[in-house]
Amino acid sequence: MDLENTDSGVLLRNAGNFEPGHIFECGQCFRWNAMPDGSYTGVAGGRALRVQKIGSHVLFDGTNRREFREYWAGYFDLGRDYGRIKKELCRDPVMARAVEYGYGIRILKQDPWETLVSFIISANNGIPRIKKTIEMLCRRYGRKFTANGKTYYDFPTPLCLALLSREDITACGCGYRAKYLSKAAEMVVAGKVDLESLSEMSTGEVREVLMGTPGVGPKVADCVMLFSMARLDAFPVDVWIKRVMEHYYLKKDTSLNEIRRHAQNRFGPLAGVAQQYLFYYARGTMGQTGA
DNA sequence: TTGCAGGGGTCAA
DNA sequence: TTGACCCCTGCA
Repeated sequence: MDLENTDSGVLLRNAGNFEPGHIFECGQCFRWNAMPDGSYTGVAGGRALRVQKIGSHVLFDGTNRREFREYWAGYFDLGRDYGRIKKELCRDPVMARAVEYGYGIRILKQDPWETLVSFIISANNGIPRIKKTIEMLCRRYGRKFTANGKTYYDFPTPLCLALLSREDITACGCGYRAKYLSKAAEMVVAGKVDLESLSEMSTGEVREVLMGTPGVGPKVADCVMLFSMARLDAFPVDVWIKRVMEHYYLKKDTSLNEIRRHAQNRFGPLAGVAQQYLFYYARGTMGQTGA
């Protein structure tokens, strides 16, 4: 890593395969917001950061070299060679186009608890409302902290959410998902779902554990594994992925399960990365009606 | 202005 | 396998 100190952050020089707009707009996270100058500001792991692409470099504003190495480098998956992944995926002609479109995507390694809650909220929901709900949960129940003179809020802990009344959670705009969040928090606090002890299990086994949590079906489980556990073989199938897979590969109406199996056969251990390129490509190029 | 369909799925029947 | 589900948004 070619790091350089700046006044208030670090500069990653010649950062290949890193485009903030692609990373933060490909559906994997909800707490990063675009600024008027094209940079993104977000909170993760109790820290706030501003990320800005400057030529071929990336500025990480609001951190230092030590914290960057200890936390953000892992968060942004900087240890992985996306050039090699893209080369592998691009042997498929459809993927070649999708990769060209979202060339700067990286899979974030987010906090499992935050990712679980966020994607329970995401079910049958739209992005603006998901972001609004998560922000309200954080503002009301997350730890408050300041950085660079600005106020930020961390994500509420499992215990905090477990102790809240159903009404308090609902008041954040969760709708009927409030009861899922409440139960999920109780299960995590009680140790019935241990998000930190899943690393020894196969992806299929982790999937089963996660799906034992209320509000977590196949899609949400796959999202949690892909976006917080570096399970790159997990392939979440939502309406956009269904659309793009049927249009370019399957050529017919196909069940969600079959789409996932097809993708995992086709892309193998990189299925999840392929999913992100395809999702971003579909969102950017396919209309509401598909094709 | 009001009404209605539809949204990055999951659950229960 | 199918309909209900919170609530916000876009559109007629």
